[in-house]
Amino acid sequence: MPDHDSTTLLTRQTKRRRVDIGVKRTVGSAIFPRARETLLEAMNQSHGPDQDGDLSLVSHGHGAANSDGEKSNVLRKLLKRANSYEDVMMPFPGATIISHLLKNNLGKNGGSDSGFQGSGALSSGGSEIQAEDACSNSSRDSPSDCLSPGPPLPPPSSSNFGRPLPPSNHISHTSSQSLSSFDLDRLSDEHLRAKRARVENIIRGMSHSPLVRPSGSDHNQEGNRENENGSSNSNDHRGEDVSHNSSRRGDCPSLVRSPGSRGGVVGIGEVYRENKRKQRLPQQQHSFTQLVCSRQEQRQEERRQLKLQLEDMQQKQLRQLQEKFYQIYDSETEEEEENIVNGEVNRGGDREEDGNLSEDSIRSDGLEERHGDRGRHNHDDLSELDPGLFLDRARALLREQALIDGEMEEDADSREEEERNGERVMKRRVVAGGGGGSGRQLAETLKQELNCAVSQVVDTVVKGFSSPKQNAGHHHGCHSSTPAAPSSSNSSSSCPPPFGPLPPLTPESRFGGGNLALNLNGEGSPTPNYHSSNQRLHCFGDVIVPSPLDSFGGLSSRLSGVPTPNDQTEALPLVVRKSGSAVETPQLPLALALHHFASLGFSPPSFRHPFPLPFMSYPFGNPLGSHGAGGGYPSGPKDHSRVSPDSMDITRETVSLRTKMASLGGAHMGHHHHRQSSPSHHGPEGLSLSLIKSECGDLQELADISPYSGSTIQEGLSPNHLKKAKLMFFYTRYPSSNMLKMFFSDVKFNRCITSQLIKWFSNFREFYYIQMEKFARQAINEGITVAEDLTVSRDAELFRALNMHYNKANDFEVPDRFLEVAQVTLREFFNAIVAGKDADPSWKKAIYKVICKLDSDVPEVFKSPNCLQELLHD
DNA sequence: TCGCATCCTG
DNA sequence: CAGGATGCGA
Repeated sequence: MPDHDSTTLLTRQTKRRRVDIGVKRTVGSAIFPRARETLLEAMNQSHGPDQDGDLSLVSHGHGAANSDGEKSNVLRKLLKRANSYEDVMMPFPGATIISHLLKNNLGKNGGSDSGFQGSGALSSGGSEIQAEDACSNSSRDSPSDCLSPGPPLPPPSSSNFGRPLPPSNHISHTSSQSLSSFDLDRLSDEHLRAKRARVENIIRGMSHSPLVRPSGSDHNQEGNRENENGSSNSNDHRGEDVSHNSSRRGDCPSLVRSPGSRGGVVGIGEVYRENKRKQRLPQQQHSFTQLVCSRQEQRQEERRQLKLQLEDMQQKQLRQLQEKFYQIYDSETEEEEENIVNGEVNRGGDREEDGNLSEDSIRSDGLEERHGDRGRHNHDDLSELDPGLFLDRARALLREQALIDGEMEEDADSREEEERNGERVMKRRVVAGGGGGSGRQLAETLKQELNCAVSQVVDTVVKGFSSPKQNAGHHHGCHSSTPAAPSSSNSSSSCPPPFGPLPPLTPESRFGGGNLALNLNGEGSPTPNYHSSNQRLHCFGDVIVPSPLDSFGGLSSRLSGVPTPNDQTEALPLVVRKSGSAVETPQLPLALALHHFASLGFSPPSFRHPFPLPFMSYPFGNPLGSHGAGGGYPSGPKDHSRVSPDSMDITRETVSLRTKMASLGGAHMGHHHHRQSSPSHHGPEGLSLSLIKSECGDLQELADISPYSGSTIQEGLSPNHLKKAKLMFFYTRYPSSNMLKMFFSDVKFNRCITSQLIKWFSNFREFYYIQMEKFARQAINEGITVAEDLTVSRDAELFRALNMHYNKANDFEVPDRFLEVAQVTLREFFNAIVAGKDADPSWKKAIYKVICKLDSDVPEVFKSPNCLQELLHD
C-alpha cells in the first residue's frame, strides 16, 4: 500500500504549494523509482520537516521570551537587592500608567520586537508592571537604561540621579569580607543592617514618591569612588550637596552621607568610605535614628529628582511607544529611524547639557558612562534644589523633547502637538515655579501634563487598534488646538492625509493619532510620514480602510485638488457594488482616484503605493467589465454580497488582465439581456466567426476605450460567471464549447472568452482530480483495500473540500449526481493507484475518459443570466 | 497546423 | 485562476 502513496511527485509537491495534495505528476512518476517514492511518502506522512521547523521556531520564540522575562526578573531582583545600580527601577505612578499603556500595546502587538531598540525595555517594563502592581514597593527597571540593547534612549533630561544610592548588600559584603577582623565584621554587620533598613526605607519612600529615576550609573560612580574616594569625586560632591541641602533644611545635618548614598563602591574604596562615614556617625547604634532623618531628607531630595525622572521616563516611554509603533508599522524605515533617534537623542542630550550642565557628558558611547555623567550633573543641579534651576531644567527638558521628537519623527503634526503641550506645560511650570516656587507644585503640574499627554497618546493609539471606526474626538484638555475630528470621517477618513501641516490633522485620528501625537516635526518630509502611515494602515487592512486607498486618496486629493478621500464616496456605490466584498468601500474611492489620476496623466504605478495588482485591477476591471453589473445585473450584487467569503476570491478572479481586456472588449456582463440587441462595438451578435476573430485583435483598441465611455460595448466574464461556471461543474466536468455558449448566453463569445471559460473548467477539473487522487491515496494509506468501501457523502471530507472550492458560500445545493460522480472518480483513482497504474505517466487519462462520460445535463436554469439569483435564492 | 487538454508555475 | 509549455489527436 505504501507504494501507492509514494506516487507523489516531488517536483510538483514541492514546487506547488499544494503540498498537502498528494498529487502525482505524470512526469515525476515516470522518473522516480519506487524507493524515492517511499521517501516522499514518508515525508508526506510525517508532514515534513517544515512543521517541525515551525514548531521549533515557535518554541524558540517562546523560550526566548521567557528567558528574557526571567532575565529581567532576575535582574530586577538583583537590582532590587543591591541598589548599586541606579538604573534599577523605581515605582512611580506615572510609570505605572505608561507601563500599563505600553503593556496593552505590547500585548496587542505581541511585543515581539526584540532587537528593537526599546523593545527589550518595553517588554521588560510590561512584565514588571504586573509585579509592580502586585507589590507596590517593588522597583521597576528603567527600560532603556537597563535592558535595552539597542541604542540608548535618551535619558535626556532628567538624568539626575543625584539621589544617593544605598550601598548594595553584595558590595558591602564583599568589603566586609575583605576586612576579616572581628570588629570589622561586627561593624559591617551592623552596617549591613543599617543599610538594609535604609534601603527598605528608601524603597518605601520611593513607593510614595511620584516617580523614580534610575540614573546614575553605577560603574562610573564606582570607579570614581574607587579611584578618588571621595571628595574630589563628583559623587562625593553630590553627596555633600545633599547633605548641605538637608542641613539647610534642618532635617538631619548629622547624616551627611545620606544613606546608602554611595551604592556602587566596591572593595577598598567602599570600606574606606564606610569608615569615613562611621567616623562621622557617632555611634552605629544611633544609626537608625539618624537613618530615619537621613531618609526623610533623602526622600525629599529624591522626590524632587524623581519628579524630573518621571518626566524623563515619560518622555522615554513616549519615544519608545512611538518607536514601537514605527517598528511595527514601518519596518522598512525602522533602521533609519533608529539611527535618527540615536542621533537625535545624542543631540538632545547635548542640548540639555548645554542648557544646564557642563559638557563632559559622553555621547552615545555607553549608557553607563553617559548616565554616570548625567547623574552627576543632574545631581549637582538638582541638589541645589533651586527652583530656578529646576525650571531651567524643565525648560531644557522640554526643548530637548521637542527637538528630539521633532527631529526624530519629522512629523509635523505630532510635533506641533507636542510643542503645544510642551509650551503649555512650560507655562504652567513657570507659573507654578514663579508663584510658589515650590518644586512640588511644579512636579505636580508636570506630572499631570505628562500623564495627560501620555494617556492621550496611548488612548489614541489604543483606540486605533481597538476601534478603528471611532474617531478619537476626545482629547481632553490636553490638546489645545485639535480641531474636532469630523464625525463623518469614517473608516477611510480616519487617516489624515499623510503630509500636510499638522494643525488640520486631528491627533485623534486613529492610527495617525498616536503617531502624530508622538511625532514632533513641523514640516517633516512627507515621505517618512506618508510611508509610515501607509504601513500602519496596511496593518489594519482588515479594518475597512485599506491603506493604499487611504493614502492614495490623500495623495489624489492633493494632486488633483480634490478634497479628501472621504468626499469621493459618492459615485462609488455604482461601481463597487458588484464586488460585494468588504473591501468595497475602499475600492470605490480608489477607482475614482485612479480615474482622476488617469485623467491627470498619472499612472497608478507612479505612486509610492505599490498597489497590489488585485486592488488596482479589480476596481478597474469591475467597473469596466461589469459596469452595468451593479445596476443591470441583478444577480451580481446579491450574489456576491451574500457570499462574503469568496468575495476576495472573486476579486482575484476577475482581475486578470485578460479578463479586463475582455471586459473592455465590450462584454458588459451585466447586460446579458442587452448584449445581443445592444449596438456593440463589433456588431450585434458578435458570435460570427469574423467578429470573434476580430475581437481578440481589437482588444488593444478596446483597451483604449474609456471605462465609462461605452458601457454597451463591454462584454466579458464576471465573477458571477465564474461562480456560475463553478456551479455548472457540479453537473458537467467537460462542457463543450457550444454548451458554454448556451449557458453563458449573456456573454459575447469570442476566442478569448471561450478559451477562458474552457480554462476555467480545466482548472476546475484539475482541482477536482487532484482532490480525488489525494483522497484516494489517503484511503489507501488508511488501509482501505476495496474500492467499494469508498463512498462520497455530503459529510465526506472530500465532498467538503470540493464544495468549498466550487460552492464556497454553500448557498447552492449540490446535486446528488455529483456525489455519485465524485464517488466513481474516487474509486477510479483508488483502483488505478492500487493497481499501480500511476506508474504510467498518462495513467489519469483513462480515468478522465470515464469521468467525462458521467457528465449530466445542466439544468435549464443555468441558461438564464439571472440563474445565480434564482439558484441561490433558494 | 490547429484545437484541446494537461501539467506546471506564479 | 491565468499563462506558458507541452503533448496528442485530427
